[in-house]
Amino acid sequence: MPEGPPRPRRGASTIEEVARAAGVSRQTVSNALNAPHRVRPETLERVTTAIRELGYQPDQSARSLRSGARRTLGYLAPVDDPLDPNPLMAGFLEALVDAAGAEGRRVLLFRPAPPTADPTAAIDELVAARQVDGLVLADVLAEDARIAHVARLGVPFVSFGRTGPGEPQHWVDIANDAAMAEVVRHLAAQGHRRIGYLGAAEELPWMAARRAGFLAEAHRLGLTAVALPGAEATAPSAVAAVRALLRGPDRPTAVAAGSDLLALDVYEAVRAEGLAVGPGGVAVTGFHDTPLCRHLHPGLTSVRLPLRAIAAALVGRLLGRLRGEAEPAAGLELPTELVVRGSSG
Amino acid sequence: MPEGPPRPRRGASTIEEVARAAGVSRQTVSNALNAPHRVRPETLERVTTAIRELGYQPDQSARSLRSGARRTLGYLAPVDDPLDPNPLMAGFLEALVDAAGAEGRRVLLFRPAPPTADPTAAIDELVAARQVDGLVLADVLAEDARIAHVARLGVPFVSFGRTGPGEPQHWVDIANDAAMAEVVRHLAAQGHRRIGYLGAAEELPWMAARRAGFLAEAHRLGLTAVALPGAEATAPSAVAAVRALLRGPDRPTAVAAGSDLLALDVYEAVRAEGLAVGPGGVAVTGFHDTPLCRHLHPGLTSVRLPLRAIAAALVGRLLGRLRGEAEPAAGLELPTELVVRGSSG
DNA sequence: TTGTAAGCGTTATCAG
DNA sequence: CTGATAACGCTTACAA
Repeated sequence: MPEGPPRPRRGASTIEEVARAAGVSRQTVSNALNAPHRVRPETLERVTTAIRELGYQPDQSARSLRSGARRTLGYLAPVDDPLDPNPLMAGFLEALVDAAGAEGRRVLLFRPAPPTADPTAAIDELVAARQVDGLVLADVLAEDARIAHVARLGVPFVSFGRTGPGEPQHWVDIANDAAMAEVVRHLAAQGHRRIGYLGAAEELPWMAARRAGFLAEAHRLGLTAVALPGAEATAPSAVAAVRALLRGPDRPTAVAAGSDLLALDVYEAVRAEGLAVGPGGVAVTGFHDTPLCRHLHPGLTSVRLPLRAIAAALVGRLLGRLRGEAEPAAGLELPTELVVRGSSG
Repeated sequence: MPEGPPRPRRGASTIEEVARAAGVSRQTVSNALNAPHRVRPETLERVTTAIRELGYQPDQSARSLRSGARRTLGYLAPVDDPLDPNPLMAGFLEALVDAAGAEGRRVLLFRPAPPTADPTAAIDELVAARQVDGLVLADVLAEDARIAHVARLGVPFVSFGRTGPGEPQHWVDIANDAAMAEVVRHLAAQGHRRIGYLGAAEELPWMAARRAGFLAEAHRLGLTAVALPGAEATAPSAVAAVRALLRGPDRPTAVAAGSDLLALDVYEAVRAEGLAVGPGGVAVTGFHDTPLCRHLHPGLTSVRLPLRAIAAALVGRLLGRLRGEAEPAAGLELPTELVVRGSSG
């Protein structure tokens, strides 16, 4: 009679059944799973076969209860502005799940409960219920209540986005300033001497860093640089601001944007002024390398984030902390990649 | 006497401590939590106070082990084409986590392990390890191996996206065809008699439904309608196809797109032909209502998906199944909302 | 190397 | 309405 594939039954099998099938004790099965080197190869083989045939997987709840390890990492989803969702969330989450999975960990998603939307309460709940071994935070702000809270609680955590100088340095981040500096060098190499920058939400640390990186590198190269919106600006629409810049005395021949969506505003402004986007007219660059870049004409030069490397580094550092390894004194800054397309080259 | 494992108790209190503090037995604390009506009000009050003061939350692993309920739903993240990620994932996930949280459930994210990327293996693992009570699937294809697999396994599941006629009807979906029909009616109401449609990836059921809805409603209203890319097309670029359409004999005065990104291609084509986007030139509509719509000029008319309602319906149906309620014989189709902006009105 | 015993924190059963 | 006792399935300590 031909055996079918090992069908995982709903009434899943237990360690006891595996032990019986292999003719050993429960302990030996447990050892075969958690400390294979302590089991005689011959026995190990027999146990492994039984495990495969029964489609056995240890019950994670029982394992967690006994061992204390949840083998699960919590990801606190940022509370987005629904009008301007984080353009990276989907890609970052996929990378995070893969990175965690590669280390045998799962990812539990959680969010502050809507009424209060208090992230610290959400963290407390998850931690008190002992559902995760550690936390991954993202979109860290300047004075971030979440960081202060988890640090005070003593919950193992890492963050995508740097923490303040007085706080634990369990972070991984991209070099936002260096990324924009690379954009500036790229534009300078194309012969641009007068360049503009369009930012937004400058209270966000990563946005502030992009602007600063732009201005610093432009200054270093002796370029004429104007960054919008200026601190004095009374919040005009982005397109209007760029148009005014393009009509001004020192009309830039290139405009870098703090995000791909902002770059779209630049495209609109350039065209509204009767100019063309591209090296021959006004060069434009974005940030994030979203699919948008490939649907624009010309294609939008943009800064790609190493999401898989970021996720792997975060998971690696978090697991290191859980294993009690020495804590790195500093955060980790990862390089970005400039993807040049028709809009600037 | 065997010692317990080295358990990093982050000051997490147990039911025992609460019982001592309240001067009752463990069982009474458990009852106060799970069946308050069985506890005398006066006692309940005392227990509740102790719980609050100690910040007690039941250990979810212990609770799961004992009760069998994981209070966790698994979400199988679609394996996106990184070049064209699901534009809804971030928003849908947020809605799903909120909906689950409102019912006291958490969401565990998982993905097929990269080497094989076999979703059925990933499902087997999660189910065998008893980490979730049920599954939420998304982006259901015509002959979807995941649906067949979970149905055969008997794992409780629901899907965002309809399943085939021979399969269980545990789905919630939007009315893709009705959504496009509404777009067509909107365009007809603006006086357009010749309209075009730009689709892509027509092997995806939702994309096929949008095209079909477009053609059916246009026919019903007696409009002249052309849908791109045609079945005979040798896959020209979307922009080139639309440009050809705009140069053709029956030049459409409006073009609907199957997604916001495709609408961007339409914008480019319209402008490349020296025409203007908008009611005066060529009207354009998109699908998904991404942030992109508000960054385009004119703003892009688009179809908004009721993500919160979808998520709530999915969670509601899944929990209903878990409670053993009678299964609805049919899936649930939810209406979309047409958001009209400058591109078409 | 393997088997025995204990107990992780909780809830279900059933006695008072 | 409350409290003792027994599991849930697993891993650790220790004895064989």
